[in-house]
Formats: sequence, C-alpha cells, structure tokens
Amino acid sequence: MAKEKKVEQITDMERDFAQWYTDVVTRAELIGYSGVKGFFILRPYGYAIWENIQAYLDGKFKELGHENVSMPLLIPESLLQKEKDHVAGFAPECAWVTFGGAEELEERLCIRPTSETLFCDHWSDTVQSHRDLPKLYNQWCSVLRWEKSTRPFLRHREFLWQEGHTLHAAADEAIQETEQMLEVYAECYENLLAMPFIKGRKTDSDKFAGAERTYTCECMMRDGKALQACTSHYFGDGFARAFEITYQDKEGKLAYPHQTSWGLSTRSIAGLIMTHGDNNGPVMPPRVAPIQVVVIPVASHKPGVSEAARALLNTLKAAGIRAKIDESDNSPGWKFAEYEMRGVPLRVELGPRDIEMGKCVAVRRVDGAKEEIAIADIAIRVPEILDEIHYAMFEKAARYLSANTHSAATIEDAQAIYSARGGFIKTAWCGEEACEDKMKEIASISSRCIPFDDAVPERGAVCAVCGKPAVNNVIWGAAY
RNA sequence: CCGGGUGUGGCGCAGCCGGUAGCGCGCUUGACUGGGGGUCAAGAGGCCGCAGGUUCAAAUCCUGUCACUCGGACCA
Repeated sequence: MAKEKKVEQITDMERDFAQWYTDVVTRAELIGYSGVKGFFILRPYGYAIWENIQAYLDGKFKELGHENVSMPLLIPESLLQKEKDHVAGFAPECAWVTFGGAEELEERLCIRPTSETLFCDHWSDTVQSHRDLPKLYNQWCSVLRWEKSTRPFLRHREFLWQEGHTLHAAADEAIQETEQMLEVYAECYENLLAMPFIKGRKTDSDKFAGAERTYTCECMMRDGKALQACTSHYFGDGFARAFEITYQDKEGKLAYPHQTSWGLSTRSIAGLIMTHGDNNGPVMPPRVAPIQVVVIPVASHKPGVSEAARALLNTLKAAGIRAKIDESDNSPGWKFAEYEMRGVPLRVELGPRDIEMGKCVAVRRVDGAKEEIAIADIAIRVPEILDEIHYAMFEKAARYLSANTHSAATIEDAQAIYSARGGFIKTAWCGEEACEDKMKEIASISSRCIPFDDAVPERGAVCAVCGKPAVNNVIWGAAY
C-alpha cells in the first residue's frame, strides 16, 4: 500500500503529525490565517466542505420538524449568569464588549460562546401553554471562545457551527430528542464524511456546563488521538427553572419544560482530514468533496481533445456530479499532483489515445486504483465509483478504529498498552471522578465516553483503577 | 498561561560581529512541449512582522509588542 511521496511540501505524518496537519490545511488551501490569533479564514475550498455539511444537516433538521432562527451575537452579563454551572463553565473563555462607540456600557456584553441563555430568555417570554410546545429551533452561526492555544479547524476562537435548541413538555420527549439528534450526527459522520465513531455518554466530569447528560460521537484520528465530533445534551428542567420558563399543562398547572441542545462545528473538517488524509494531503470523502471529479485533458492542443473533455465534464455535471475540468497549460503530471494534494476523490484523464478507443482513465485518490471507463458509460459508472470510494474509505477508517482500540483490566495494563500502542483503551469503571483523575495522571488518558454498544461491564467486573465493583465500561484516550 | 523555535517578494530560505537586500520555486510574456510536478528566453515583484531606542548609518544591536509553530497546562 505504501505509495510514493508525491507532494514535497507536506511533512510526512509519521515524522510529525501536527506539522503534517498544518501543512495539509494550508497547502490544500482550506484555511487562511488572519491577523488575529485564533481567527481563521475558511478559503473557498474549505468553506465549500462546510456548505456541503450544512446542506446535509439542514435538510435532516427540517425533515424532523426543526426551524431555523437567528439569535443575537451579544449576551448581557446578567443573563449569562442565571445558570450557575453554565456560567462557571464558560466565563473563563468569554470575550466582552464594554464600549459602544465612545461610551462605556453600563452592563458589559458577552460575545456568545453558545446561545442557551438567549434561547431561554426568549422562551421565558414566549412560552405559556403546553400548546406552545415543543419548540424545535436551530441556528447556523459563529460563536466565540477565548481559547489559549488555537489550531486550524480544531480549535478556533471564532468558529462556525450549528446549535439546535429544543424545549419539550415531557422529560422523556426531550431525552428522545437528545438521542435522535445524536443519531442524526452519527448518520452524518457515517454517510457523508465516511467516518467511524464510538457513540456514547460523557461521564459527569466531562459533560457540558449545565447539562444533565451529554452524548457524543468520538472519532479516532490517524495519530490515535480522539476527536469529539459532536455533542447532544439533555438539560432536564435546570435551565427552565433558572430562567423561569413555565407553561400551563393540560390540567392548568404551571410546569417547567425540559430542554436539549446539540451542536456540530467546523471541527468536523479537522476530523475528516485527520481520519482520511495521507502523506500526499487530504482525501476528501466523495459525498462532501467540493470537487468530486476532476477532468484532466491530456495533449489538449490535439484536435478534438478539448471538445471531448468538455463534453465529458458536461455529462458528469448533468449526472449531478460536482465536476471540474483543468484546462490550464500546466503539464498533466503537475495536475495529477495538484488534485491529489487537494484530495479530489476521482481523477478522469482523457487524451487522444483514449478518445480513439472511446474510453477514459479514472484514478481513485484513496488508493490510486485505475480503471478504464467507456465514455458512453460515464454517467452510470462514475457515481458507482464514488459510492465505492465512500464505502472503501469508511471501511478503512473503521478497521483502523477497531485495530487501535484495546481492552485493559487494570490501570497498569491501560498505561502499558497506551504508551506502547496509543489509540483507545476500554476498561471497566466504578463511576468515581477520582479514578478518572488517576487514569489521567498515571496513563495520560481521559475518559472519552461510556459506549452505548458496550456500556455494561461483565458480571463481577471491577474498576480498572480502584478495584471496586464496576458500574460502566469507559473508553479512554488522549483527546484533541 | 508556561517553555522551545520562527517572522526577510506569493512559498521555502540565505544575509545577522551595522554600510541601504539575494537565491530557489512560483508569477508575467512568448515559443516549443504534454499519459506523474517539462525546456528555453525575456520580465515584474520586498513598509526585512509592528513600535520604540542606540548610531553618521539598523534586516543586522537593545527594549517592548503582535503573530505563527512545536510541546505542556487549560479547554470541548
């Protein structure tokens, strides 16, 4: 499988994974740096990925009855402080507006790090009856968190995301919503981004500030580290009580509604790069790839080549494929390397010899596999290949995830396995935060989640850290 | 926030015991080429991160600051 190195500007991931990542996002022209730390430019090729994720999720949200809204950018300090766990979680990383023009403000305004408080404030005014429920809202926006260390897509001070916020009469309905939206994210990762994950619940120490429960999808990057790929939170009625959101139920009694929120950010783009990328650059999963197929005419000065290549492009476009042609006068070899560095899933070469034989050559980015396709079959065969690439990428990543997830019986085992092989470690756990702290201290890994698929330890299992009876299995790892 | 490294044309870098900026790639124009980053020729392009200071003179020395990067802490 070892391929020859084709792009000299990109550091090998085996040599320096962090540098590889930085090289990829800049060389593939996904990101640009601005003059302010942590504020990044999503260049057209990077933003197009986000637009494709947006289009997919926005469609799903609306199918499930959610409505898009736009809430304010600024949160008055008094509002932010109404829920104590929430403010304790976010206050350290808030940025504040203190002046309007030359006037110092009487109350400083927080640039939203997340919008729970704004939705709550709005609902406290607008929800009165059980007939007003549920509220199923979502917004696409950017939020601001004053992070200390920043990295493209992984940790921005300002980042793009969507935040869904819902309000329900019944607790079980809200819990169901929380689970449903996690499932929407899981499907997005599997079906759009070709990324495998471990779905699960966060331990109490790691849940969202103010949440009763936090669900997550944890993905594994190619350096073995974990990326929290999305979250879905159940709040119970804690926010409703803090913000005095009440409604009259069918019996005419005042009640507190139950609330959820869920989000997925441009961090997902970091995830797809670090899941699928190789030493020649990113490898775009076909269903989110801004360019799915690039057509490269060879010897386009020869009669008929340019025309045939454009006809091929139009056929692909008519088949609903995001296709592009490169008619620049760079050499074919230059173009091959260029689109590999951009991660375009499929390259179609068309030259005089192909035209003579009524075929073209298709080359897959993920594994370099070549296939000759009759030009007449292009509209049928190319979509099939794109699908095959999608499944091949998912399978490859899934094998990597499972090959790098190991079980351990004791903290010493966990430490030994992690330091030798990295990746995820699964152990039984007693439920105590002290044991999480100790695991972090001894083995340098933190709890990622309690996996849904395998939450309950075997009969008689004991906590890997303290040896007391276990209540859950936990997936541990080093996290981004 | 702590520690290491780095800021010089679009990119990668040299110049740094002071004397007014250079190389490779890329870019522009033209010709020949064209199935894995082609060849030749002629060109264009620089507030040396920013702000102070020392000096007759600063990319070079001093101070501060900003940004990038790697590691750590913090964070989701």
